[in-house]
Amino acid sequence: MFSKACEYGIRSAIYIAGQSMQSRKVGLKEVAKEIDSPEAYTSKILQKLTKGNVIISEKGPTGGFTISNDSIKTLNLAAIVIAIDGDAIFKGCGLGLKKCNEKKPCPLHHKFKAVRNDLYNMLTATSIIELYGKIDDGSGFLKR
Amino acid sequence: MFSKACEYGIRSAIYIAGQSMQSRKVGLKEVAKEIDSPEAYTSKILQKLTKGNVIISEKGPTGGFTISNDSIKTLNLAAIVIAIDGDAIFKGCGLGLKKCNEKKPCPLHHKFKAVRNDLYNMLTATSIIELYGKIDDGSGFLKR
DNA sequence: ATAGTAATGGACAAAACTGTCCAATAAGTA
DNA sequence: TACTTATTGGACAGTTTTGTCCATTACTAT
Repeated sequence: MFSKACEYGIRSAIYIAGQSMQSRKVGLKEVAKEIDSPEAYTSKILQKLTKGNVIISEKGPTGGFTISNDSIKTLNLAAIVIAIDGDAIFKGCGLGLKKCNEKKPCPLHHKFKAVRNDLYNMLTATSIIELYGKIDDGSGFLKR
Repeated sequence: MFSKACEYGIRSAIYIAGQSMQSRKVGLKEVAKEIDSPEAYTSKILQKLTKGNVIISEKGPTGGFTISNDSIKTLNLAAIVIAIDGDAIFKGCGLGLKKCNEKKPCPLHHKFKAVRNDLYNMLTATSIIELYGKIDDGSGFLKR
């Protein structure tokens, strides 16, 4: 469903959010370790999240990644998916037809649109805080 | 959402089904032309559909691809997706965690499962005949 | 039987995605 | 200023997906 990069990205964001809520800045190594992902590749993904204004990065000693107090309250999964994979998953035709649209639809168009909208609504309605809550209370995990 | 191969596969199946309902056998070239797909690559995909018992292939002159009268009535999208992409899209964890399951879920598990089930139900409930019907009555298309 | 036709299967090539390495950059501290 | 630390960015390698080419196989018709 999501790309590997996007999966790592979501898991990273959840972890960083959890630490940010405790006012902790986290480094690349720590993130990669905590979500069990390849370090250098994770670095590229965090760069994307930084450029997409999902997370904040600071260089140098005492540097690391955080999520601002402002955005952490409203940050949801859709924003993260879009920052990494773009919005193709929410917009593209189910059968890969470029000319498919509401007026001239492919035969699967309306049914596909319905589940795609379900997916979009679910991602929009799912906050990072909510997801971190499940890690925090032990009813969810981020590794392996 | 689906792989390119799967998109071509679904479009091929819809076209072949339509022709089979009119007792017409269709060749690779015709399929590729009608759904606007690369011929040689489409060949590989039709081989997969053949091995997955979705379509029937016959060699030699007068050969080509068909769907049997029996299976055409019950054939749905889920069977085609599984024949080409496998069932990973219906089973995998949304965050890519191998150890994620009902008892030890990732934080997105239950919500993700819901939309994945919606997708599965939609694909199971969507017959190839229904899709071809939209081509036939002009309310849908398969090219570009 | 033979020639012609159409799918098959294997090898190969291009592109995208995933992953690694390292020098450069930016920032903090002494 | 010099040194250390951590992210950044560029080049590169491996793998998967997508796409191509061609000889072989199976079949039909003459």
